[in-house]
Amino acid sequence: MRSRVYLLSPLPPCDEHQLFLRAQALSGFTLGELARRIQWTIPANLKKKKGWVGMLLEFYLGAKAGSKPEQDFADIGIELKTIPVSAQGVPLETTFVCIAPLTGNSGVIWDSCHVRNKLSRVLWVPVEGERHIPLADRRIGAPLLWSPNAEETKRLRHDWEELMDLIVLGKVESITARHGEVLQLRPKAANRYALTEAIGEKGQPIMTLPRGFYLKKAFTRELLARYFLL
DNA sequence: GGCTGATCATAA
DNA sequence: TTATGATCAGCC
Repeated sequence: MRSRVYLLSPLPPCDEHQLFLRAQALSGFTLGELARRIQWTIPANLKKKKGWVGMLLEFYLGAKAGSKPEQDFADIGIELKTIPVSAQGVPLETTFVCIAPLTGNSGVIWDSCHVRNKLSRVLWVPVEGERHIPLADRRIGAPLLWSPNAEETKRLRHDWEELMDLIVLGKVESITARHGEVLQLRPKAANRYALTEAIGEKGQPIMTLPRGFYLKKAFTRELLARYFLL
């Protein structure tokens, strides 16, 4: 008889080191191996299970499941990000950071914003993401604990302030993903009908697609490369 | 082929 | 509806 113990997620890690050790212990395993061990069904692809890899890693690392706007490991101040990479370790997708607040932004500053909070400390877990590799065969890579350095912080802050200014000024619908050097604003919605309130060009309330902040690939590529070349 | 804009599943 | 987890896929 199988013990149900193996189906339980571990307790949240006590500290950063313990979390990192857990992540290191997963590196080299395939998603199939990890999924089978906890009796998770492996989808044929991610088309209808886009968050599946992230959820699997959350389970193994003891992240609290939940949809609160805070870090995955709030107690120890760390955000978990799985990132799909090529065989060369190059990111294949942008990285979602958080929902962008489109109203009630008077007085919001960088020092207390969600973007800064989420990115203050990130555990990056690279996972093979090329679509020609069956999901079950994709391997977990070596994890990386990262905090933005002075240069990265400066760039993030600059983009954030520019984007937030446009949002406050009622220009959210004129923002494209081309704005921002390292941080971009793009739709983050269930579908085209899921609208949220924002500020229009004349300061009036409008309904528009929810937006999210994303890290551009060049930014994550550089931070991963910087680490793995050290 | 890469990127931007669109979309999928699920919980509360 | 808003938040979490993100990747899809058509257009340039």
